[in-house]
Amino acid sequence: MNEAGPAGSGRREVIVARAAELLARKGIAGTTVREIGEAVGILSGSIYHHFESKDAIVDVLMSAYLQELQAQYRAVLDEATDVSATFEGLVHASLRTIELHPHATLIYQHEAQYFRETPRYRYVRVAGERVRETWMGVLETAVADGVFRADLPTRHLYLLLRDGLWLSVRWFRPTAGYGYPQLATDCARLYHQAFASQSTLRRMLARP
Amino acid sequence: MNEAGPAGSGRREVIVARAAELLARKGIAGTTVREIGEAVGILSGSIYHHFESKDAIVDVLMSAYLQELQAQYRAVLDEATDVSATFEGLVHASLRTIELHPHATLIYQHEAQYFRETPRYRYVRVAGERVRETWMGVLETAVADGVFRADLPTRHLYLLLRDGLWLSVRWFRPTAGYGYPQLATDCARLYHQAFASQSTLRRMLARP
DNA sequence: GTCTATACATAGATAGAC
DNA sequence: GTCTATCTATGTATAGAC
Repeated sequence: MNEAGPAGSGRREVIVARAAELLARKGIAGTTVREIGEAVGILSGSIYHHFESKDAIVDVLMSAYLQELQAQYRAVLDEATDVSATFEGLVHASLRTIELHPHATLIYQHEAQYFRETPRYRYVRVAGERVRETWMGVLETAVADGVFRADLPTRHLYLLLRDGLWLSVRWFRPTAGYGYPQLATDCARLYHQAFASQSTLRRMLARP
Repeated sequence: MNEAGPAGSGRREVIVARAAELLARKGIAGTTVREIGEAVGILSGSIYHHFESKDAIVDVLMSAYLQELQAQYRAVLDEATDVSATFEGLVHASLRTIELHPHATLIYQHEAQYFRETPRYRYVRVAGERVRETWMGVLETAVADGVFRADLPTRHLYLLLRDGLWLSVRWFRPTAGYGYPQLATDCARLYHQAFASQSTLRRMLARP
């Protein structure tokens, strides 16, 4: 029983949650199943009653993360209006996902190479591709509309934003007055100005 | 003999070079001394004739990297003119260092947590502090002079730039017509516009 | 400077008692 | 569902022959 309990209460969920912290801090290769067991309060052998391997834990973690990210992006695209609003929406959606899954975000960022080289994690790479396509679609539309600059490779715009945005999980610590929504607003402002075309800049200066 | 040979020709240098590739791709914990030996063409035991441990190899690698970075930044600061030129100079210096030490850059970025938690690598953290101080000094001067925007935390400006810039090593592949110097010029333009104050933006639009 | 051989510790994973 | 016990593989590191 207890199989249909609320998310986070089952033994499996506790294991995944504790493992997430360790995996984010020490990396996948640097985290042992024994450590995960210790963090949960059971012996390493007992972990294998719930998961068939260390990578199986990572699977649960990353799948939930990538599904959440996809859902967040989908919601933004479904109620898309103009391209600037969509851009801003994606920034907010990304930071919301980071706030919900900080450990998974860090693991995803730091183990990208491992995920790429390991057949088992093909779905991670596929999800990453989809994220890239989503962003590039929005950015290319903005460039085509003359809203964003065309003097730099659009791909560079995406990659510089991506790493700046996602790696904020390494340094940002929300406080009472300044949380992830505020950070998202600030990031959207910063990158919007960074990416703005000359005509957009003129419009921004005309009515701030 | 051969101890005073040109850098890169000695056995030690070859080991460090091959190890750098592996450590960058698989992480420190994910790379074994056996693999390093294989990459060099000797058995793992022989590695210990040259280095007392795996971490000792990382030390040589990171020390050379951080010294190079410091020298590059020093050169920029020594011939500093106005704050915009210094900012641009630091961007170019950073990407020059990435070009010279791509593997060390990746290791530094991905193993930051490990370096922070391991007493042996105190010097890495100290060097990182100095880099931060260098950038923050320039950015805060620019903000004080009204050149850069003051509506976002200056620390955020630095961190978003840092991660975007340094992580370019994960995706940028130089070609004949577009190498690191070109990327540096583009990044400097992008972040300069991102960080520009309203008055700077007005000046930029007046004379492009 | 490298190899052979190996000590020793720790890793992932399994089997069966409770 | 957890523990005890353990197998097996692999890791770091060392000693001594060549």
